Amino acid sequence: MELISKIVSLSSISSNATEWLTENMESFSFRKNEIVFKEGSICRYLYYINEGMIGGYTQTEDKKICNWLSIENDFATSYYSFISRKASYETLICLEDSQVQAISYTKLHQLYQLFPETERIGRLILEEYYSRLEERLISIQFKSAKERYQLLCDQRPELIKRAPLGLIAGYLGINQETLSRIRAGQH
Amino acid sequence: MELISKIVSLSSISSNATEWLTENMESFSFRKNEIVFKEGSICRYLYYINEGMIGGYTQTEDKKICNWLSIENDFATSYYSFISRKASYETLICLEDSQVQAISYTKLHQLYQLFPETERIGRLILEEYYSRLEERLISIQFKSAKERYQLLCDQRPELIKRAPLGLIAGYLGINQETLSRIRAGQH
DNA sequence: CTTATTTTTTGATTTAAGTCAAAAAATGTC
DNA sequence: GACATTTTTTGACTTAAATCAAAAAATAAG
Repeated sequence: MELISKIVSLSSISSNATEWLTENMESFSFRKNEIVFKEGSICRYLYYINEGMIGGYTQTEDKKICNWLSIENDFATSYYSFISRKASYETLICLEDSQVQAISYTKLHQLYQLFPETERIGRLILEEYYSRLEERLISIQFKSAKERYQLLCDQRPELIKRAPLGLIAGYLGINQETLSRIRAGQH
Repeated sequence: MELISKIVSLSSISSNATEWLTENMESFSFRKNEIVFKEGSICRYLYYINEGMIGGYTQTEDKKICNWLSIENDFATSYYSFISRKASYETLICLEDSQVQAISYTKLHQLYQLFPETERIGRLILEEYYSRLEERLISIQFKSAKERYQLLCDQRPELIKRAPLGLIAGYLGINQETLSRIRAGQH
């Protein structure tokens, strides 16, 4: 799905707004393992994945820990950084060859200014992501590693099929040996 | 601080909008231990605490686990439920005698319709809460119980002073015996 | 002030998940 | 296909935090 269709599905906007958005968004292609955005600076783009998979990870002393994974028809950005205009602690990487659309922070805010009805879009997208984040926090606080894995299998089976084990483990907040054991049914 | 001042500090809105909001918001007083909202139904109010403290907790088989704590000058609601219009899994309770202002979901959306510039407010409030939630998730995934406690002491010292240990423990995702030991310096 | 209730602390023990290390399997490259 | 690299699995062991149980301290109520 295209970004425009996604937006229209959230809230109807004027054709002028649609047109302006079409002219002001960008399209990118990334190869597998390409870095989309590197931690340390402010993440200035909101990406929308048309095809492929993108993940966000944090680099600790000794390893990379995956914070989130998104596939086609989903947004991807370092939300915290994009919103707060603070340096991001996470890197965005392509996990498959990907086609993405992107709108910069500046352009998005121009859109809000020019077409006030689009302000709603920003809120609706964020509401969706807030809900997901809260579900995840609750899951990590109250459920065991095995339960969290099973929940993810139910909710996002496509992700389980396509993402490597190490990244899924990071996303679930467990280490990869533990996830491997869960899969083997040892827990 | 009053809700209106908080809103104006986020984004300027027309005096008509301010007036409408003043007429359409409500004020409540709650005694300590009073239930503000009970889990199971949709949370229809966004509260703003003028004075006091409110917490959200989840009831599991055997105990109550605190999900969040808010004091004066902060919003309080079951965000997930308020946003998604789904039944809430959490109960809101007053932890001190409190003065709150509140706006219903319906009124808030009327506000958005009548004064499109206010749509921005909804987004900005949510952005703030999204950032906090993400920080918390990261903290719970990557930091030890002790580190999380110390972080909370730094970030929200007032909360540490006023909230009972059991609730702070829940908020941090650890159990109260463990928090008591952390405080005693046994870890 | 005295008693009841709630909250916090301390102790002993268990356990889920992490760590370290290495083998096995899968994938990529020439 | 053969070799190198990455990913996944398995094993032995450790550990942070949970659980269970009870005492101590603090707070509320009569």
